[in-house]
Amino acid sequence: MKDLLQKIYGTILEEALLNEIEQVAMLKEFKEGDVIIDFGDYIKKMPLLLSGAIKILREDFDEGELLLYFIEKGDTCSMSMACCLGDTKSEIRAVAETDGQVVMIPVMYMELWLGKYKSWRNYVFASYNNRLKEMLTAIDNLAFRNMDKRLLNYLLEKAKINTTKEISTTHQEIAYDLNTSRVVISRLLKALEKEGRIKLHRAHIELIS
Amino acid sequence: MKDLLQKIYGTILEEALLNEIEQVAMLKEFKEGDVIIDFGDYIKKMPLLLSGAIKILREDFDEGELLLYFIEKGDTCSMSMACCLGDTKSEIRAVAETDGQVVMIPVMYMELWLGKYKSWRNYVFASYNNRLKEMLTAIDNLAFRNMDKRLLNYLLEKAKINTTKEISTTHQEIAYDLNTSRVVISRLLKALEKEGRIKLHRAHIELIS
DNA sequence: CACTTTTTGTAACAAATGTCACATACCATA
DNA sequence: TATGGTATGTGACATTTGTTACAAAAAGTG
Repeated sequence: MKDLLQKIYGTILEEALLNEIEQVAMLKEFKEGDVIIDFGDYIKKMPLLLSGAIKILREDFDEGELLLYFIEKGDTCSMSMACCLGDTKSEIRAVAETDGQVVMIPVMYMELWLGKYKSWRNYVFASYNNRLKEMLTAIDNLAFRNMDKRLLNYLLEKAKINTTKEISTTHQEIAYDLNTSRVVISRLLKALEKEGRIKLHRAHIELIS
Repeated sequence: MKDLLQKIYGTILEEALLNEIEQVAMLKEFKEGDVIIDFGDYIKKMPLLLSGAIKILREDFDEGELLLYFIEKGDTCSMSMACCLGDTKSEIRAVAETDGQVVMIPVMYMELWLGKYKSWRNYVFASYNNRLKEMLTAIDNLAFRNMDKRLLNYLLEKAKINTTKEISTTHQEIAYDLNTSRVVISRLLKALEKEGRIKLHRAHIELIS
């Protein structure tokens, strides 16, 4: 664990802090599809992502769902921090997009370190800021773009996260993430294919760049 | 200024900090309609709202606009903090909803105090969390509700902020805030009136509760 | 291979929102 | 009170998105 921490966080967090982290943190492995945090969970630990990717979803009371953003190695989930510090239930769901590893840090340390380490403060604020920005991007997409643009963005994001041009997912999955219906997605994907931007296969979409 | 600060922030910030604030902060008055922060501005001061209300808008490149949320006395604008700390341009526009007053705190103090005062840290984090929550609410509205619901929420919010059931605004203004067209708003308002939820007058809407 | 399940394609239609055109009402003020 | 600007009302129609229903293709399984 030390090695990974060092490699990913070595440049932004000071040595002494890394040692503390190593002492109190718990390593947790996850597999693609695992629900890491669910809507309504109480969060008592703050996650630092070491490897893999996680998607963050917002859920509506009557079964709607919407992808907010992805987080990658070196990121943390600000929404979790928010819950930790505010001692409230989780407002989001976190689902593993790929296999990966996180270290979990008990809240009391994360608070303690805020006073103790400037690098920690900087990291925490930087994370908040990243998340705010991604929320703004999500809002931009919802407010200003039609579904076809949103779909294309989604595919590009997903390709980036998985570092591949081959996206393995079904139309239904996409529809869940974008909070629309499968038929709509099939229709728009077909249009994108006709434009020559993608190639469709069963449970698998190929991006053409 | 000391009195107002004491009254609004006295319960959450410690005495010593209030004194420091008084020393370095600048009081700024604003009038309804004033653009307090504009898209692309560099922010070098953090605003603490003493009185009045401010609306925070997101803007799209090709002229679209969307109301994100309102802030009231005792609030600060996390988006501004984000800009301060990240030293980036403003991603939002802040427009005075009513007359009011803010104190502006130079960034260097706000950073200094993060290490020095626990109450300041708590306040700053609480603000971030509030803003994240309001962004989530904005996303919920966009993703899960139709325009009629959004419009009704908007009217209720606006009434709450101005502590009145008489809303002074034009259909066009509402259309800007909700990023739609005036015709759509007129149509939906007329429907709300037929349902007996509101009464329409020229440049003025009356909520019936 | 026969059968089932999952995934995709597509038509037909409904509902929500956007757009254009123009009429009418209200207000200010010369 | 005549006039011009601003605000609202409304019909007609386009576009986008949502819904239902059903067929066909692909993959999995005994």
